[in-house]
Amino acid sequence: MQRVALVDAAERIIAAHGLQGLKARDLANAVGCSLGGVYNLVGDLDDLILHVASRTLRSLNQALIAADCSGLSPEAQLSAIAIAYCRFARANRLLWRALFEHRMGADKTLPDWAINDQLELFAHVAAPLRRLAPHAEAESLTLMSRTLFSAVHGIVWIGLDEKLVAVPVDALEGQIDRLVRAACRGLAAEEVPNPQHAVCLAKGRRRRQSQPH
Amino acid sequence: MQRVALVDAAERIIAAHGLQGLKARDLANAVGCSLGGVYNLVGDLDDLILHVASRTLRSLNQALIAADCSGLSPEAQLSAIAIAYCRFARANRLLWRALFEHRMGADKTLPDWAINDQLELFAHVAAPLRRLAPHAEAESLTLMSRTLFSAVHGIVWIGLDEKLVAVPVDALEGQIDRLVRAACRGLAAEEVPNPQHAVCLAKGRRRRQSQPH
DNA sequence: TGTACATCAGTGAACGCGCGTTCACTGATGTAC
DNA sequence: TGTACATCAGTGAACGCGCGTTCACTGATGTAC
Repeated sequence: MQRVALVDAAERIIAAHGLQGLKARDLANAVGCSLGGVYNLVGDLDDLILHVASRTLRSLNQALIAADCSGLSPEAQLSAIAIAYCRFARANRLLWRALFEHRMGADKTLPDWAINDQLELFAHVAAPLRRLAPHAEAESLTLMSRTLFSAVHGIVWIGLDEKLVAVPVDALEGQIDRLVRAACRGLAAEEVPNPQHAVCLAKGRRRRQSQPH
Repeated sequence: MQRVALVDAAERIIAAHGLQGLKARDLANAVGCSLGGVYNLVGDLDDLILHVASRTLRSLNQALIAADCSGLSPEAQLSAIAIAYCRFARANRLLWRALFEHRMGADKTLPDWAINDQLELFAHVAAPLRRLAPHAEAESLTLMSRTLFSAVHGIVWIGLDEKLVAVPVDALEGQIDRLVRAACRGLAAEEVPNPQHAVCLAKGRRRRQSQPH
């Protein structure tokens, strides 16, 4: 019996029933071994989930690479990446949700390879952003990548959740496109401002950041 | 023994230990009654959680009202509301998280009063948006309110989660301000476009929306 | 004032279920002589 | 070829814990006569 078969099975179960649908007994059943056998191949279920998550991140990464035609304008490129994120999430809903729902047992920490998988994703956002705002500082770009990612992620998450009052699924891609492009237009305006405007903006931002929460 | 004491206790426990830290036995302990006594006051724990959630939504609503000085420009107003949302989330982290983490048992559905609590929040976003884009259709505005809300929510959620690669907590308010204002500038540009641009945008959006996922 | 009875909030031991993890054991396979 | 022994993946019953919910019972309080 191979560990990879176990990861396969875990992936199938999570895709079908969600992270909380993953039970050691079903897993044993699915790969055709005994309950105890599972623990010969894998330390515990957290381990296994981490491997599934790593796969999901990698295939998400592939999906974003496929969408990332660098011939486009930065806005179009960012929009395409964001929409690809949305599609990936729809097509792999429960696996994608599992990425964010899973928390490790309090003691153990995330292994390095899992962290790297995450960081790679931001490269897709950072590159077009750099083209959009070539004069921005590196730190500002990093922050903006993360902000934009979180924003799009939030739209998709709530949209696919369908629990709360959300953007309807059919309107998701259109709205993501709208927001990303609007943000790009706004950021471009921030980039080439008239001098007064720039000073005023910077001041406002600095004041706001240093306020006590 | 009063039901309100139970809701108080539940609120305290969730605020201190999170939604999954809420146990019937601790609850009984906290209000000083027996385990069985809890079920004399409340149908089940889902019930109780719903009451806590309702309180949280109401106090969030109050926080947004307090931040909503209608004297400002629409962009400033939207930014102020978004930042107020962020502050509320930080100040009431676990109660706020509980709003989104809780899912009812499969059979029961959300009562009407709980849904209303949610809808009220969008009014805060919709009003300034209407001022920003006075010519937009009602449906477009509704969609944009939800999109903007989800986007800001996403930034705050991932930011306060601190698990994934996120916007650092200290930079949150600045980044939210930046994104909201950028989006506003972009939307305003969408609102008063030159004719060709408008046609092109509308087409692109329509095409994109009607694509099979 | 006293007695009998009804009511009902409050009790907590026990039920029942789910489920991750363990461990003494099995039996097939390989190795030594 | 045959025998004795070692190894080790694989087994599944059992452990242990957590926890929501129930229900037969208690005892204080109120009511009727």
